[in-house]
Amino acid sequence: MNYKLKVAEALHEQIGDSLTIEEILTLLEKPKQASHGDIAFPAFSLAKLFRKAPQQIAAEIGENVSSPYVEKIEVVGPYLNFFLDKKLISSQVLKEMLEAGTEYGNTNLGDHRNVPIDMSSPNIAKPISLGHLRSTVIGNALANIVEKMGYQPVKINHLGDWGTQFGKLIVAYQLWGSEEAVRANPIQELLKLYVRFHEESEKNPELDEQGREWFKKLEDGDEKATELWKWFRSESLKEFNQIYDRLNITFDSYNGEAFYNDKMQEVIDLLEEKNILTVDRGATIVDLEKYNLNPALIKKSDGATLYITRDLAAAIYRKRTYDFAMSLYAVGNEQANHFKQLKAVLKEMGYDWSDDMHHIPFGLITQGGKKLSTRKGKIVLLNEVLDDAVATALKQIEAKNPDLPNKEKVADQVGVGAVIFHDLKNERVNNFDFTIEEIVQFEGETGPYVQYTRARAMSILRKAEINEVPVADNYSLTDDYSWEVIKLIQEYDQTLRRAFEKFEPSVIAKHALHLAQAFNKYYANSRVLVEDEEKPARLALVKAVADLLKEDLRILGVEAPDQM
RNA sequence: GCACCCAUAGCUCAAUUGGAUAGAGUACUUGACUACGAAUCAAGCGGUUGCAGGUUCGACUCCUGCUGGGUGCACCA
Repeated sequence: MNYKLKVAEALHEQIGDSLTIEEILTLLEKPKQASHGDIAFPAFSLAKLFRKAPQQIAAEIGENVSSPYVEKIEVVGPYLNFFLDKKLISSQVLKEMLEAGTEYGNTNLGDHRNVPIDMSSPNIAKPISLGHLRSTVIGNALANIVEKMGYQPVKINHLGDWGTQFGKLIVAYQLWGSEEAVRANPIQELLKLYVRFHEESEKNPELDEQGREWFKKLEDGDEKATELWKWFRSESLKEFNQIYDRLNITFDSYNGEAFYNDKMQEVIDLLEEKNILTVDRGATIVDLEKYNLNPALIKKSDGATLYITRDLAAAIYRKRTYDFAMSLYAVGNEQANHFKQLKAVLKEMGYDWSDDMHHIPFGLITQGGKKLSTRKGKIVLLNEVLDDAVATALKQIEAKNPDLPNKEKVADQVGVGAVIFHDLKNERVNNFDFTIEEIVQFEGETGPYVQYTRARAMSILRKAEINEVPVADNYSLTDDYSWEVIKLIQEYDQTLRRAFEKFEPSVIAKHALHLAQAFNKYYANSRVLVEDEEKPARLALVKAVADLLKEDLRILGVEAPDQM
């Protein structure tokens, strides 16, 4: 039930046709303070229309407006403050929530249309870093959000499995590598080779030349090169999948850069057909002057293709394969320019669907204020961060709840959850400086705080010794603490909508935190398990909170243990 | 030099998209476990929203300029 709409309708009856219901709806706001009611209408915009002071208008409307959902209206200066009927609304909201369960807030806005999401995309032979974590968890949360809105997400891991670095790696492996070492510890060993190559090539530039030669061989299908490439790729994937398992994240496609190798000539042909290619300094480009962008380099002077050529092929492939409603790219902010170019070239090709492509940028992770660089081997390994967080969680459990069954499993859920939640709780575009102390923080606005809140709610339900909370429409609660909780449950559809429109998982994380905070206040100030006629209603509230917190966490990709 | 992103409490961040007295967490000080789990709750401390103009009934939010930080900018991805 949309109570804002009900209030807007009631206001419309009084105001008349000078404002439409939609216009009133956009003016209605949620007051910052509880003392100002639940929904407020500022009368300023009516002042010009009626040629009266807004205070006077508010007073006049306040006299006459009424709605069955509104208990009381207060006029405070130019504001009309509506206090909703707690008894009626709490019973409706709890019924809706209990009825819908995990489907609470779902809509069919997307009509099952596909939404491919380009996410994670680690480079073969390099470790998964915190930067990839961001893309992975943001992409995963977006997938869950668009799914709630009725779309069909397609999670694509656009692996970095092609490029000149493989030539370099092959050279390095032949010079310094060994099969046993790579097998034992693939990523670590391959990274070591990669770093060494860069060190040595500074003194010996001839190595770079050899790297280019071997990549050429790879492109030409040389047997030896192909064999090594396949091997590096499969060993890397094995290790990546261990991490994805820990994060509990799956993909619908692993089509990476190599997948598009045979699909680029068609793109070049198409560009030629549309007559938008020019040659400048030997390179083949698309001029993007009119978009105020640098030209897009389609082919190097030696004829080799580039990153954007591959992404053009991928974009077209995705449109053909998925006929997408939207196509999302969870990629760092530093590539903003690339995506502008990509969309501009597609636009030049006459593909209006390029407007449906959205780059979802996110901020950089720095350490000590500096960017992390793979080439210098200066990286923060995701696995180590997860290990650290899980170890801290286990320590906490030993200290606070030593009798807990499945300690290791719960420590995993809490530790990994803390890392994911920390990544998603703030706006995507914010940069953040990496400090392990902050990530393994379990108090305050954290994932474990939300998990703990839900575990306490579950504990009450266990102690209540009821099999289930039946769906009913007479669970009414009227105290101020439960009312704050009810309101947060009630506005869930708007929360989801906002997260979707902004492509912003932090909106969900904020909802989880606010709901947990409101429930903890309720918990500290009221007893659930006392025998009176309101007890079923209180249990319904506890159940609703437990389920909704779990759903918030699920969307973010965080597990919710029943005990911790 | 050009483009994009960012700037709010000591620190990390919010502010329902232009509304009322700018709110949380953290840190610090203090109180609450013989009440459903203290990973919790409560109280205190903490602000010229980077600076200067402009738009209007009203600006943290929109526009212009500036300062400071970050990221890109033709043969890497």
